[in-house]
Order: sequence, then structure tokens, then C-alpha cells
Amino acid sequence: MAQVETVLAKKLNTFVRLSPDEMACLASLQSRRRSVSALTEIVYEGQTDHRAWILQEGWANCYKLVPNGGRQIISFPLPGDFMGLRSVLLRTSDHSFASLTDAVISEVSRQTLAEIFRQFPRIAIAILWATSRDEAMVVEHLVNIGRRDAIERLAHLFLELGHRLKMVGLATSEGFACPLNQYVLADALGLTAVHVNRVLRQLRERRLITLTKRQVIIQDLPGLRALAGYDSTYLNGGIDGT
Amino acid sequence: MAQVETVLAKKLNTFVRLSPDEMACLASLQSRRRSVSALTEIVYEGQTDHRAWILQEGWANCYKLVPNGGRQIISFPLPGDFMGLRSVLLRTSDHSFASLTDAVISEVSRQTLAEIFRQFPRIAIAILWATSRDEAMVVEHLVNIGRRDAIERLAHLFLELGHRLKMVGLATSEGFACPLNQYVLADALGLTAVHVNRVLRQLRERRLITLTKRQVIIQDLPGLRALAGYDSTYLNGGIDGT
DNA sequence: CGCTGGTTTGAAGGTCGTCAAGAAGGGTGG
DNA sequence: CCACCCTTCTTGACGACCTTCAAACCAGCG
Repeated sequence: MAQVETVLAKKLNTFVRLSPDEMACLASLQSRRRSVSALTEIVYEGQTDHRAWILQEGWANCYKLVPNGGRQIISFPLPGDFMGLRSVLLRTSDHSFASLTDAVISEVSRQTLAEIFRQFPRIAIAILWATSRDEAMVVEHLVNIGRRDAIERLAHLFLELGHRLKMVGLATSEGFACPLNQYVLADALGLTAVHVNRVLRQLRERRLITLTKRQVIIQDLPGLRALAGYDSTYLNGGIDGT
Repeated sequence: MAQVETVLAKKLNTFVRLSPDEMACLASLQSRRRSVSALTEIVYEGQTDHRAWILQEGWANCYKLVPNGGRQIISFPLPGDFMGLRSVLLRTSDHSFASLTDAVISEVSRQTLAEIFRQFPRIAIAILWATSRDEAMVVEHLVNIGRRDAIERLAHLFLELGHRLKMVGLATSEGFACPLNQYVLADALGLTAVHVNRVLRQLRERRLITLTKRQVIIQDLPGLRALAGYDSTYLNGGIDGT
């Protein structure tokens, strides 16, 4: 098997240095690829399947609908992230995953996962780290919505997305491609689309960050960090990394 | 060892029916008890210890401080709940746990946990279920703050607390003892104490629920559920249970 | 070229925060 | 036993942030 560094491997490499064997294992884990178009449900609330997915290309979102008609976006899975790993072990999933763009995903069955965990314990550790990071992101998201105002929330979200995309080679310090529209941003941040629009304008006018044509352009990284009170330790578990 | 049903066993019993052996194992797991007074830090942000705790008596809270001086409460561990289980496996903890009242806790080391998992796989499953439920609660908390207004948030929080306390025999359908003051409620719900006060009055005037003298009195359970859009499936993983 | 999804902007109003101060309770010490 | 704390609760006034409603605009696409 050709020595390809998958997005997952790239991400896990920031936590543990993987051997060629382990990289190959990860590559084979992700060999069963499948394309889905934008806005496809991948894991739905109440599902009892013991399957999970790895997002290979494109963006997705994990959300929960509330009875009054609203939607709260919990997280944005990016390439290299797992989706629905919780439902592999037990429980029916209590939230849904859907693609936001055209995407490529690969299936992970309970069996293959168990097999890999037996053969490659270091990969198991690395995946545990990744899921632990995912939980930390949900917690930080909670803090973001609970204790920051609109402009800080947006700044924080963009900083986190930039950081994560950088890990898998999809962002630079200058910016990144971002398919999120203002409705999606609103549903993620507990705001309305109209207000997101106004706040984006503020960020633009203050020359901090600009979102145009599905492209985020970071103009003042230190300024953004200061504004959002951004501390990225929750993303790398205390191990430095911008 | 006397056949005591610990709070933890009571909670896990709602998920899997435990055998006497397993109950005894859980009892011994929690034998190293320790008292702490109110407002004691149990797990602090940045801690690298490989220890976790089980809350036996009293209330605690898990929170994160933000640079601008605020505090966001992530969750309220109740008797029978784990605290800091994440930091047992890996990562430094990225949030803190502290007691809210005088409390009794018991330490769980990585070794004993590993030992139990080896000997009693069904307990392992049950504990996995419990941590999975904890994550689901954080997600629901996120939805609560992101997509509900103040009165709905409070109603939802009280319904969840009542449900969880009932599992360990500390609540009835009529109400429960609740040591949370309005500042704590505010920090949990992304509000201010002043506004919490006003909203509590509304709940009282609408004869839905009353909080007086550290005591929650539920006056209209169906009304509360309707108001909050409360769906408890996230607490029991699809397995019925009020 | 008209449709559709997304962005932008204005006006008006409501929820919630801020500031401030008083009341109510519980504990402590004189 | 009362005076004097302290913490917590309560209420009012005012303003800011954010929502709601509405409409115009723009770009891509069939």
C-alpha cells in the first residue's frame, strides 16, 4: 500500500508520532470511501446502527432540533474527524450529522475498530485523544455561547476553525475556505442570521477578519485572539501548537 | 461485605441490571471515602493527575473560567456521578470541578478502574454508558443556552435535575432539595443573577415551579415540560424511564 | 431572463444586562 | 437576646444587545 498520509493520520500525528505501520493501518481503515452530496443526513437522531464515519473531504455539521422549530449546531466535523463514534459503542445517537457541502466519507464498523484497537494500541490511544478533544470542543462551544457576546463568539469560532483546518493542511495564517453561510453561523452561535450579518460587518470594519465568497481572510490574528479571549489549549491537550 | 446499594449502583441499575457480585464490586470501589467542605476544588484546570472521583453526597459543579472574568458552569455532578474521569485516561483536564455544598467523595485510581474493567466487563459497559450520558447532558445544555430563552432554560434545568435526582432517590415528582443560589443558576444558564431572579418569579406566578429555602417545589410538571420543550431521552439513551 | 438562495440594511421593539439600593434571612459575638 | 454582620434575594430604572419584520439587492444558474 502506497504511503499516503490521510487527513486522519495528519491530525493524529499532532498528538502521537505514528509509525509507517500505523499510518498504513489508518489508510486501510479509510479505504471504503463514499461520496455524498451536500445536505445529506449521515447519522440521524435515534439511529441504532453500530457504525461510525470518518469525514474525508468537505464540511459537515452535528446538530439537534428543538421542539419550537429551532436548530442548534453542536459542532462542525472537518476532514479527519469522526462522526457518530458514540453510537458505535452503545446508545442510540441523540443528535444528527449531515454534510454541509459535497463530501467524501468512509465507514467504520464496530468490528474493524475493535480489530485495530487490538492490533495497534497506540492508534487506540490516539483516537481516544481525538474523541476527548471533540468533547473539549463542545465544552468550549458551551462557554462561547454562554459567556461571550456576538462579536466574540464569531471571532472565537473562526479562530477554532482555522486552528483545526491548519492541522489537516486546509488553512494558513492568512485564512481558509469556509462554506458556512450566515444562517448556519447563526444556528451554531445561538444568534440570528441578521445579527450575524451585522457582526460580520463590524469584524470587517475593524479589520480583524473578512468572510467573502466562502473565503475567510484573517487580517489581524493577535487582535482576534485578544477580542475572543482565545486560548487554544483545549484543542491540543496542553501540548503547545499554535 | 454488606449488600449496600450505593448511589452509583442505583444509577447504573437504570441501565443494566447488576448482579450481587457486581454491586459488591461497586461498593468496594467506593469504599475510600473522604469529606470535603463546600467550595473545595476537587479537580483543577491543567491537572495531570490520573485520578477521578465519585461524588457520594452533596452537590458539585464543573466549570470553566473565561479571560474577561466570567464563569460558565458546564454541569452539576450529583451523587453517583463521576468527576474528572476524562483526565484518568489522558490529557490534562481542561475544566475544573468544585463542591458546592459539604460533600463526600471517593477516589478512583486508574489501576482500580482498569482492574474492575477486566474483571467485570458489564460494569465497564455501564460506566461507559454513564459517561456517554454525561456527554449527552453537555450537548443538551448547549442546546438549552443556544436556543431557548431564559424561562425555558430554567424550566429545562430544573426538569433535568429532578430527573437525575430521582434516579438516585433524592427527588420525587413533588420536588427536591436544591442548594443552588441565583448566582450559580445564572452562571450555568448564561444569564445574570438579577434576571434569574425575575424569571424565577415568573415561574412562581405562573404556578409552575417554586424555589424557596433551598427547596424546589414542582407545581405543574406537564406545564413545565411543555414550556421547556423537555424530552428526556438524552438521559436514558432511548430506554423509556419518565 | 427570471428564479432562488444568500447577503445587506432599516426601523421598531423585547429580552436581558447593568447599576443601584433596599429587604430578608442566618450566623456570630457582645 | 439583641445588634451587627454577611450572604442572598428582590425590585426599579435605564440602556444595550439582539430579534423581528420587512424589503431591497446581488450573484449564480437553469
